[in-house]
Amino acid sequence: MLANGAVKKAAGSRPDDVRAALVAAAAALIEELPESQVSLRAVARRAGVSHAAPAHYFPSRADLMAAGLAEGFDALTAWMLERRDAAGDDPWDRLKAIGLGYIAFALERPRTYTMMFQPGYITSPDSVLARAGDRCRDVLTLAVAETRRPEGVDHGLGVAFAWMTVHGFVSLVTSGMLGCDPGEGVDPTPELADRLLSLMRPAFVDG
Amino acid sequence: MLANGAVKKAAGSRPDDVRAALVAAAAALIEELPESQVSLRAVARRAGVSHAAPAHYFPSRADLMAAGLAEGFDALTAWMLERRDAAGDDPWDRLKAIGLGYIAFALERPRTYTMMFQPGYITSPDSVLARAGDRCRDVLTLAVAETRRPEGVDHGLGVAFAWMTVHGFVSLVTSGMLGCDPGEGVDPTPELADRLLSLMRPAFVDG
DNA sequence: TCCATTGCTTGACAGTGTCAAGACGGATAG
DNA sequence: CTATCCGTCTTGACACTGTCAAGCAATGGA
Repeated sequence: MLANGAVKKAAGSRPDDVRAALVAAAAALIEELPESQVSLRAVARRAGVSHAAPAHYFPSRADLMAAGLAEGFDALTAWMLERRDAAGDDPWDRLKAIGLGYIAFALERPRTYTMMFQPGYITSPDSVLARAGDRCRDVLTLAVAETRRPEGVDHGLGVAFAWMTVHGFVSLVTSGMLGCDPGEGVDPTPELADRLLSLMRPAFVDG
Repeated sequence: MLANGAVKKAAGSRPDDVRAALVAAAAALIEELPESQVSLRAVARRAGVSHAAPAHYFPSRADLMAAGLAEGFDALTAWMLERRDAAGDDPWDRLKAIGLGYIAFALERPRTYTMMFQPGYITSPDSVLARAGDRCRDVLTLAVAETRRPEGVDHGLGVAFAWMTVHGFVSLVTSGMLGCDPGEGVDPTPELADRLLSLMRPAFVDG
């Protein structure tokens, strides 16, 4: 039966244990290795199964990666929610906290974040990865809706502006384009992020 | 000698003809195929040489890709300059024109643009790709320097803000995250880009 | 007890990046 | 004119990849 905890292969393995192990291994390797080295077979080795085992759960490599990346989106959502709930009641403060949480996650797990936005892993609008991305965007959507924006900045425009600002920032930093004048000892990223987010303020605070 | 134009292999082929053909083939395939399918051997086939010929000019696959991507950066720079020179004398208009040119290029050649910012192709700060990226940023740097920004927005902050805004926008669009409410017939991207860039205005116009 | 289905393994295939060795042709020395 | 050298490119090989076909083991129902 499915209800009991019968031994299937090794000690204590339950149905769909292999699937969960594969997704966890994929999520781990995505952060550990460059994208081209996260192979199906490497994930299978990490999960302790044969090289063709993933084929029984995922139609292709892209689908396995998408499952691992969906976990990344859920983690990103969690970081945003945590920062938002720790902020006060002011709508702009809450939105800014979400942005800082977003940036913190992306800089903490840069390879995962970069791959999350790589075209090719979202196979359909209702795939696991797209759904996870929607849940993430919903947090931002709600926070923007709470703000009192000046005339001319509708809700959709505000969401797009906020998202592309934080996404553009971390994307430039992780790709090495925002070198921040190398040679200084301190990492200017956190302070720079704060100042950059403050530049968005006029679009979300009326008057 | 190397100074004359002696025939080296086939009709009309000059020294470094093969290298140029390889870079051109790489640049073409980068836009035609998804990243994982742009293989060294596919580039060699397109250039009409053997599968190991690239190894004589580029130490690894990443270096060949970087050469093709550097051409992409030069093309992006050209688009930005063209739009800037077609704009008027107002510093903000010029900066906005550069941004619109940037966005237009990225949406015209999405795969090239995406790969240009992929970590892993810049092997050193003075590589061909990094240099091309620097030349591109110089255009933006100059345009920002011409603007009269409000107090608190220094030059470096302005460059970062402008770049991350346009980069974030095209990155979200090409990755499918900024769905723009699918179902409408018209493509809302150009108008949306214009409205989003206008939101940057307070950071670059004083008073 | 027997059979069918599920879950996974083994094996194979074409394609990949990279390295080693060799062929080919023009330039150069005698 | 001949012989040698050397840079350019090809051929061949290796380990590795994603994917497919076949098969094995065990579990469930009859």
